[in-house]
Amino acid sequence: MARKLLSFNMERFFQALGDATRLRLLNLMGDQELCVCYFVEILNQPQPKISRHLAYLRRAGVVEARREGKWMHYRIMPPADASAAQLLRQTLAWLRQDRAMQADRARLGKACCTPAKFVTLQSAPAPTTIARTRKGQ
Amino acid sequence: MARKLLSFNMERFFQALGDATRLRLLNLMGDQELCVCYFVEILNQPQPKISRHLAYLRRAGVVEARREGKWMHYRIMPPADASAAQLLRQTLAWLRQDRAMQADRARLGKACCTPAKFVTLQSAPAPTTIARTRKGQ
DNA sequence: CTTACTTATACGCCTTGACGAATATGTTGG
DNA sequence: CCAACATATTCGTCAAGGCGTATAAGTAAG
Repeated sequence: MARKLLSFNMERFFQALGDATRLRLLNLMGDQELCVCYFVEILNQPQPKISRHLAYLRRAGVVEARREGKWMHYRIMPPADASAAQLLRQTLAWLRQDRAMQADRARLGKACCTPAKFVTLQSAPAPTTIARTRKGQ
Repeated sequence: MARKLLSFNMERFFQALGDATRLRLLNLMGDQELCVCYFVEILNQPQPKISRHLAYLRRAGVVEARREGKWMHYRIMPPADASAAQLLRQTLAWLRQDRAMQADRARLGKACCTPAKFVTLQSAPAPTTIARTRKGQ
């Protein structure tokens, strides 16, 4: 019974959002595509952990990845289902008004100009359009 | 680090939505208050399972309960946070357009008129305003 | 107080998934 | 091919949570 209850997999969709680290990742991706090394730098957490969560988000159909040489860029993939897409946008808007999330975004803005791990990030591809505005400030 | 990342507990909020049974419960409550015995009847699942999921939703701050004699009525509690409230409404709207969810609601409409477990449901308090329209049909 | 009834909780079992640590995969350059 | 680098996956461990079964707790009536 109820083997495939839902058209778009809502259950998995919400499960994907039910983790603080993944919400932080989505918040950072809100604006644009981001390279993995930025997530690691900004959230200051072990790289395997970041990768695992990104993989989870990808399996859930929330983000998609693009390879560029050694680097992997992740960005939010709006669901085909219109309601789901709106729900995701809404969630991102919600994240945007959260203090801690704003702090993450601020750190991202900074990292683009004065990376802490300079050796690491100076060679990394810059986020696509992050420096454009200062929403996270 | 990040001990209380979010003002409203978004993480738990989404976790609460990340289960098919709980989504079905919320969908049934969408309109109005409902007695536990209806959930059991409509979803055709063991009562302890229903109660456990309702308790989970309550702990997550998504629903609230009201006792009326032997019966417990559950209804959706809109979060204080405005964004969260809108997100929840949006989710319910999404559920409303799902086939399987519509079927559940249709069964609820039927149960009010011709309950299968007649002995059980005939004495149970009727849903508040379910029979008003026939959305789930 | 006892019974019947409705709902909630406890228990044991099992699956999912989060974590750190180690290692594998994939890419670029020599 | 080898080394360096960026990212992904595996492994072992552990906690959260889902389930069925049994039982407890709360209520109304006799």
